[in-house]
Amino acid sequence: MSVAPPRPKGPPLNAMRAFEAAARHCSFVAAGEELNVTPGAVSQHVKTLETWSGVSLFQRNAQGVELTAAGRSLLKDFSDAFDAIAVATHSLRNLSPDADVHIAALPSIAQLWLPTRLGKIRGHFPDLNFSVTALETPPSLTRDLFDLSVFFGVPDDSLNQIVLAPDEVFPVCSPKLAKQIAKGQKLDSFALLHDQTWHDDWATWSKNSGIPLEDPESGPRYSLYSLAVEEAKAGAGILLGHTCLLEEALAAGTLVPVFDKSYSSGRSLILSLPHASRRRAEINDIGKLLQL
Amino acid sequence: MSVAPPRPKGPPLNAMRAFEAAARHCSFVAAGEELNVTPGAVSQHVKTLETWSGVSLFQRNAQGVELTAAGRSLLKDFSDAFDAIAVATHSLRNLSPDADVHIAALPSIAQLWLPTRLGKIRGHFPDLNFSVTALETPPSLTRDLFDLSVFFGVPDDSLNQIVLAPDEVFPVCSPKLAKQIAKGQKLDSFALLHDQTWHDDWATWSKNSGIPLEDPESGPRYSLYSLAVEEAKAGAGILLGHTCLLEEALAAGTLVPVFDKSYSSGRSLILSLPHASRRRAEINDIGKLLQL
DNA sequence: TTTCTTGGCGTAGAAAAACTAAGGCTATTC
DNA sequence: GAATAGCCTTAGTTTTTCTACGCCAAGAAA
Repeated sequence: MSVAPPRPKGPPLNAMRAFEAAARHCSFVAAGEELNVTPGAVSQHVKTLETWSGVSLFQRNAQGVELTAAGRSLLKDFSDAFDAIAVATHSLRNLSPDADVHIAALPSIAQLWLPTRLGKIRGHFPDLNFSVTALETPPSLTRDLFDLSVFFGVPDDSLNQIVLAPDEVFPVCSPKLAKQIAKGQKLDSFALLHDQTWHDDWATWSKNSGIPLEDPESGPRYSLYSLAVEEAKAGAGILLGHTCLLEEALAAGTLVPVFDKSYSSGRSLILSLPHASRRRAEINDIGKLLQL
Repeated sequence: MSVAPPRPKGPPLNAMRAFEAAARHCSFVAAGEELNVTPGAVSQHVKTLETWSGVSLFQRNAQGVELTAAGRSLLKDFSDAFDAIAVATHSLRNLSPDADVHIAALPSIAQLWLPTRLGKIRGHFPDLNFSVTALETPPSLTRDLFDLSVFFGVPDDSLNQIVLAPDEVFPVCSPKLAKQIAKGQKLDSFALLHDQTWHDDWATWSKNSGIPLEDPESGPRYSLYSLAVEEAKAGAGILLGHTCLLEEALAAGTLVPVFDKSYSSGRSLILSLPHASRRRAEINDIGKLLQL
C-alpha cells in the first residue's frame, strides 16, 4: 500500500494501430504492408498489446492468423477510434498551407499515364509541388493522406470518383513483329509478355476474342508494366496493351496494335478524391484537367 | 517522378496524444503530469507534430504556451479521437478476466482511509487483487483505466458518483498538548502543522470558527498528510484534522480534538465509478462496502 | 513422396524514438 | 535590482522499435 507508485502509463498507441490493421486484414503481412513495416514488427506490436492487456487477440495458425472471439469483438471499437484519428489527422494536414499535392497511383499509371498530364498541370499551377507515390493497391483516402489517387477498378456509386476512361485491352507489338503476324504467323509463335500483377490478362483476352492460345500463362513476366512495354518495343514479344498506358508508344508508332478490335477489361481508370481535402478548389481543378 | 518512393508513414500517434493533452491544459507541464513524463518530452512531441504537419500549433510565451488559431481549431477533433481511443482501450481492458481492480485515491486517503476498508473488502473478494495508485489530482475515469476513485471534491450531478462522507475539519493534537490548551494556552503558541496540498486550510478554519490566528500560513509543511499526522501524534503541534482521515487516531486516542465543534470544508469524500467497467457487479458491491 | 511457396515466430544488431537532466529565458517578488 | 519561480528548450542518454535472416509448419505443385 505504499504511496506514489508511478501513474500507470497510457495504452501503447502504435501497438493498437498495428492490431487494428492486422485485425482488419486478418494478416500480419498485409498489415505490415499497409503500415510500411515488416510483418515481424506487426507481430511484436500485437504481442505487446496482448501482454499489456492480458488478452489473447489472435490465434496463430501455420498459414495465417485468425482473430480470437475477444479480438473480433474489439475490431469495431478500434476501427472507429482510428477513423477518428484519421479525421483529426486530416484536419491537421488540411491546415498546412504550402504542402505538396500527394498523388497515389499504380506504378504503371504513374510511369506511363501521369507524366504527360502532370506536365500540363504543372503549367497551370506553377506554385504547387506534386509528389507521386506508386502503390500496388489503392490507399484508403480516408485513412491515408493522399489528395488524389488514380487506379484501375470497377467504379462504385460512391461520390468522389471520376471515371477517366474505360480500360481497353488489345495485343500490341513492335512494327517489325506486326508485319510477320500480318503475313500469317500465329500469335502463339511469339513470346507473350506479362505484367506480374495482371497475370491472367492473356487468358481473359483469349476468351473474349475467341482466339485460342496454347498456354496463355507462358512467357516472361515483368514486375513493372513499363518494363514489359520497353521489351515489347524492342521486339521481345507481344504485350497486352492498355489503351491509356500506351498513348505515347502508339502515337510514336513504336508499338502497333496487332488487331483492330479491343476488349474491355471490365475495369476503368478511376480518379478518386478524398471526401474533404485542403486546397479543395485546386484539387478539383486538377481533377478536371486530368479528365481531358 | 521516380517510382516507388516509400509509402508515407502514418502520423506520429504519441505526438498527437501529447499535443491533445497540451492543448487541453494549455500547458506543457500539466500535459507532462497527465502523461507522466517531463515537460521536455511534451515539448519535443509537439515539435515533432508541428514539423510533420508543417503547421505551428502553439505560440511559446515566456510564462506559458498559447494555442495558435490553427491549434485551437484542432482541439475538438483530437479530443474526440482520443476519446474514441479511450473507448477502444476500455473495451480491451474489460475483456481481461483476471486483472487487478485499480483504485485511484488521494495519497492521504490511500494511506489513512482506504486500508481498513480494503481489508474488509479483501475478505469479501478473496480472489480479487487490488492495486492502489495515489494521485494528487483525480484521474479522468473515461480516459484512464481505473475502476474506482476516491477523492475529496464537490459532488456534481453526474451519475457514477457516491458521496461517502462530508469532509469535516477541526484542530487536533496530542493529548498532552490538548491539556495545555485546556489550561488556557493560546492556539497560536503552538506550531500549526500544514499539508502541502491544503495550504489554506488553517486560514479558512480561522474564518469559519472566528478564532483569530496570527499567521495561519506559518508552521511546518508536509508533502504528505500522513506525515503531518505522525508529527501531530508526536506532539509537534496542532493539525487540522479531517474526520475521515483520523478515524483510527481518534479511536486510539493518540490524537484528540482541541474543540468540540467541527466545520465543513465544503467538500466531500467522493467515490467515483467509470461509466462502463468490467466486473460491473463486483465493482458495485465494492462501492457499497466502501459506503459503510 | 519431394519440392516449393506462403505466412508466422524468434533473435541479434542497427536505427529511431522517447525520455530525463541541465540550462536559459521572462516575469514577479523582496 | 538581485533573487525566485515558472515554463520551455536543448543535448545526450536510455529505451523502444525495426529489419534482416534463419526456422518451422502447412498446403500446393511437381
